[in-house]
Amino acid sequence: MATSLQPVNLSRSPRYREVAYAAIKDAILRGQLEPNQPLVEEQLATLLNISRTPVREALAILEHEGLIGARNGRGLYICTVTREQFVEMFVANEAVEPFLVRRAAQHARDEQFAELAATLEQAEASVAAHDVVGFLRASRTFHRLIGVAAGNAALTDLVVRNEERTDMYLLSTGQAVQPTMMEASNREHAAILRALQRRDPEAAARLTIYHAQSLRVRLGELFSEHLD
Amino acid sequence: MATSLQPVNLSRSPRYREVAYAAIKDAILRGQLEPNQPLVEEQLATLLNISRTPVREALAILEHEGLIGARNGRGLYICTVTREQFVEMFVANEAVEPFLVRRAAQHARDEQFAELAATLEQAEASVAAHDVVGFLRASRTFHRLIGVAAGNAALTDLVVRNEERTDMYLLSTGQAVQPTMMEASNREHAAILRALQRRDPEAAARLTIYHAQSLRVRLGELFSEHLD
DNA sequence: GAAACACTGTTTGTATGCAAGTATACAGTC
DNA sequence: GACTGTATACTTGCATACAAACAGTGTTTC
Repeated sequence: MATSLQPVNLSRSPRYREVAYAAIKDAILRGQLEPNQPLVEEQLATLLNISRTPVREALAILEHEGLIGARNGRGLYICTVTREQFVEMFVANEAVEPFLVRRAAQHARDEQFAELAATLEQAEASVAAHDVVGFLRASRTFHRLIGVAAGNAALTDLVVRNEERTDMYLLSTGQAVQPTMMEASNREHAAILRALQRRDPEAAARLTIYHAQSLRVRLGELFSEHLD
Repeated sequence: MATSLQPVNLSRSPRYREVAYAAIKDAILRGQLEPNQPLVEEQLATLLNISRTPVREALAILEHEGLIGARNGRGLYICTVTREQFVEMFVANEAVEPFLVRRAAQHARDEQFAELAATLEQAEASVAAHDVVGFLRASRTFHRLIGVAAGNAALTDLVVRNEERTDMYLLSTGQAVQPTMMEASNREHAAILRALQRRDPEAAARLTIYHAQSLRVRLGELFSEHLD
């Protein structure tokens, strides 16, 4: 069981359900709760220093989201992301992100560029600190901010959720999240940001497509059987 | 040992949580629970003849999905779908569906065409019976089946969720869901299905784009300020 | 008459209790 | 020794109980 789940001691403004949801999801996305590991409501409740009820509600949400699953009658477990699902979600994002970035170039407000730049710096700092989890989180934030700038919450949600799961896959397989890969990713993000700041939709889209292709190459054999 | 024996995965009798989730969501999508109408847990529980606990869990999921919202401490309510959100989700689907239909043309199995045809018949029967809710549901199923055939669960989820909400908008505004519109939609769906059966990705994609544009025209003024 | 205050009733949010179901261990049987 | 049947402990799923928060109302005070 994850030692990282901290007990919460807040009075009721943030509902315990939300706290539990955030804590469990965070533990999963940090790779501290491994796929197939059984989740026991009572244990989680004890760790968080709350009762089972809000934990159950959080787990219900996570189950509905597909991050955790319920075995017949006995227990919940962290869902395994399969290679097929990984590819599927990667492809989905490949299809959606050029659209979003194009619109972001047209509609973004200037302060949103500042947020993007700050996120990028955070990603760079994470790489410098060899903090893979931090890098992945910052990258997700980067893509989320682009979606927000594009003004499409529905597609932004999709992209972020997919990335959460693809990151889960990478973490769970110990798949190559190498420094060189993170550095390259940051460089490509920086290029995309510059295109956005120039308000150049086509360049931003082109760079986004390049970014995805470049990731494909770096992830290599994951896609070997998926020629489309 | 008979190798044909499959592991039985009968999840124990449908959990009340799932029943409540389906019932509440269905009521919303049938337009029987109007936007901004307050939802009282106790009332729902009494109606469903269960206790508040599973109702709460269902509501937590629906809240997380964004179909219902919570006013600070006091009460839940059906979310209003704004015109902006409607357009946003419509545009998202416009971007995603050509991609899905192209892949469906390539990867669909033959029996999936039969399912699509059956769904189309259901949609036609609903139109004949002046059953707008039934028509909308069948249309969503049609699009969902295309997503399934395309083999991309993530994008399929997005499309279906968006359509649920756009339908909510149409129902709540009493917006033109005219017989002529439903008939035209069915005709376009039929054409898309034929292209799929011919395994013609480009035609299917073209018809899908036409379908969306045609919907735009029929929904007319909804998009008047959204020139993209 | 208006404003501030307290009270009450309703509803949420959380905790706890209890029954049902499954897996595991263990004993019994061939 | 392997297999079958049974008991037990653990965990879920639902119900109920309790506490806190907020809305509305009535009352008191100036």
